[in-house]
Amino acid sequence: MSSREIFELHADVCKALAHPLRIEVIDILREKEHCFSDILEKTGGLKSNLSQHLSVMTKGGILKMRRDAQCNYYSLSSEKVAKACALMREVLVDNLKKHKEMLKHI
Amino acid sequence: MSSREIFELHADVCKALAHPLRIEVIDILREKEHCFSDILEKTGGLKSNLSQHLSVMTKGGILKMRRDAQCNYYSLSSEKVAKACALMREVLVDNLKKHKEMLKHI
DNA sequence: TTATTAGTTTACAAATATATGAACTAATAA
DNA sequence: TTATTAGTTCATATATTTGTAAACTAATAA
Repeated sequence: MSSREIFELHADVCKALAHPLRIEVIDILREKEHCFSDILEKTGGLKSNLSQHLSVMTKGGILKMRRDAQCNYYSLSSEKVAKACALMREVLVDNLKKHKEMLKHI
Repeated sequence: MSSREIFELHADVCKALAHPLRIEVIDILREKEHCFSDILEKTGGLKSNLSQHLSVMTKGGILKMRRDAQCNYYSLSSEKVAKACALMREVLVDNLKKHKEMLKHI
């Protein structure tokens, strides 16, 4: 497998994270699995839209899905997803703080 | 700041990671800063394209830029970016391994 | 059998991201 | 002053992603 192919697959995993609704879903699934309708209730919006985003995340390899008698359960494929997401959140918070500091000193 | 706004900003940071060329740039900058022309030499392609991708990454807050007499130096804004990127790479590698195992048992 | 539940899939329009090449800018060199 | 270097910015065509609504599917209930 060429490094170009690795970069492409790696970017696909990162893309699975790169949408506000998908970030919200990761937040919801952080400590435990949830079924589709619970996620929908928490995020709001159309079920078709949520279903498509969950599909992007599952194909990207950051979510797992488990079919149950009455509903479909989604969970993070790995603890690493939550950790990476938390690190990116820290990068955001650090930048917001830096920005605020800069404004204060003007 | 509403949680919706946080999710949007958080997604912007993640988007800054979500492209093969940008993943390659993070790999290049992992241990030390590089100037624009060195990055261009390593990645290939058009300078205008690289410049725009570096701009996306800088605006997203994952890169810093430092202007020098003869060239512009780029570096990761934080060690956290490299860590998050490495975690996502691990998620990819774990998934590829799982997939390979599944194929072996068919 | 027919209806209901719990989603998924499809079709498509609108929005966004990307690649390319040309034009531009700022700093230094000749 | 006129080049040259080292990029950045702009214009634009293409490609990809996203949101919406309707149609579909599978499993259970009446």
